[in-house]
Amino acid sequence: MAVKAHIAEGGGIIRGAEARIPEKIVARLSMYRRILRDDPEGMPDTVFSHRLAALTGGTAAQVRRDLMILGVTGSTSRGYDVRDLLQKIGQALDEPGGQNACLVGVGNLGRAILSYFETRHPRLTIRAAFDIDPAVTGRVIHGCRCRSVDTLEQVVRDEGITVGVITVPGDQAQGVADRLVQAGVTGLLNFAPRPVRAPHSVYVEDMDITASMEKVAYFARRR
Amino acid sequence: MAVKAHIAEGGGIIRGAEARIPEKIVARLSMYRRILRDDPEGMPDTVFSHRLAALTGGTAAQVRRDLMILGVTGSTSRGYDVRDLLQKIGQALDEPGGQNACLVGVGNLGRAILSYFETRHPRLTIRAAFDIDPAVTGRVIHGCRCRSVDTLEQVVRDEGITVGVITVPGDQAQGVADRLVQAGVTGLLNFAPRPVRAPHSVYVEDMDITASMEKVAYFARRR
DNA sequence: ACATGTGAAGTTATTCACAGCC
DNA sequence: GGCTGTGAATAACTTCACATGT
Repeated sequence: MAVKAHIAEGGGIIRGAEARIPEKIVARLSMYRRILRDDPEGMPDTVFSHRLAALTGGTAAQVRRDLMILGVTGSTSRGYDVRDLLQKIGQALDEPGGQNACLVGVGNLGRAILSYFETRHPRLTIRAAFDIDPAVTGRVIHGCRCRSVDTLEQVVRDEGITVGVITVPGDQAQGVADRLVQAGVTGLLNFAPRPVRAPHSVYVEDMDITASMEKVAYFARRR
Repeated sequence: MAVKAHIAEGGGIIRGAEARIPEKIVARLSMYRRILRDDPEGMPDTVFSHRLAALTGGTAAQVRRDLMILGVTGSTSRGYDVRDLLQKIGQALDEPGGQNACLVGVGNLGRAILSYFETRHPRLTIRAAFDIDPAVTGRVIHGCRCRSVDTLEQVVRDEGITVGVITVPGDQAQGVADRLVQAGVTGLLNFAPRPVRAPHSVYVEDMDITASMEKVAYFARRR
């Protein structure tokens, strides 16, 4: 059960938290962490793979695989030590100095996301929100100060923001994305019903709600 | 370039729109359709794979693969006929008689989704929204009538609703999911920050916004 | 020249299944 | 008995590369 070494593209050897973790696994690790923290019966001391699987809708084997790449190791009689697990997940996912994000478009969707992040994530904080509507700029919504989009470049640079969340109407999404990238953001989470393009150096995740809806409708019929 | 037949798990032969299409491809087909309909320069007559790829952030080869399974066939000089393409996508994704959905939780997120669907999708309609707050029940929000959750089972049955969208706080998500399933829904789209469980006969998609955010933050660092 | 259609290859993700341990 | 750790098998998804058609 030694810590497994992974071979990186370059040929170099990288261990544990240093290795690049596949997308889906990153998402699940984030989920495991939240599930454990939010457990209604208080955070347990230890957890079995099949319990985590049941809580997250996966399989026990998948959970074990995911945890394997972190180098966490469980006991056959007690499962995984939750404290250790959380520490290893944090080590893998979090930037030690923390990361800053901003959100553009303080409509219903933007407000919903701001409220999700109001209970401050220690290592990932939404530092600013931007809108064009003077009715919201200047206000503090869900604990986040809203400013005019005119100040976007300035604020992104000053606050060291590396992640941008786009919750504007579809026809403005690409323009906002371009400005965010120009200002130095390297990750984009786009909720507009239209994919955005960015240079290869920027990671883009499009959350297409309409497409998800149609996907669910499609598979809802095939069961 | 004959229409390819697909072999189903059972061993039977299934053609074109009858075959079960993989998840990611369903999502992209939905995206292609919306992109073509919403083209700012008006809907083109024909489109090349590389143009669709640029618009959706994929590759030309991937677009061709996706379209291949629909049995659409393009011309080497003009690309794909958009009318034909849309018709084939509809045939693959849409239930001919239409499908009905409902949404539970008319907060900021729920309202955002209702407004996305206000411009009525012909084949997938949100027929009802539910909430516990008497301030919203009885009102029409973004074209959708809001009712008390007490009437959920009744309305789901009466309106023939097969898809449920969950936009309630995390601690109520599982309870809502159970009630929807009990009432006969076979597809769930869950936005609560906690995965929901359902029987195998129900298709569940969890859209974990927090996990997506952490995923973007993670990959934003590694570029 | 340039685009499609598609085997073949490559990559990533999931599941199986079982040895070893408590 | 039930659980972890993991090689091996399988499945899902993407890219390559090129024959073919215009």
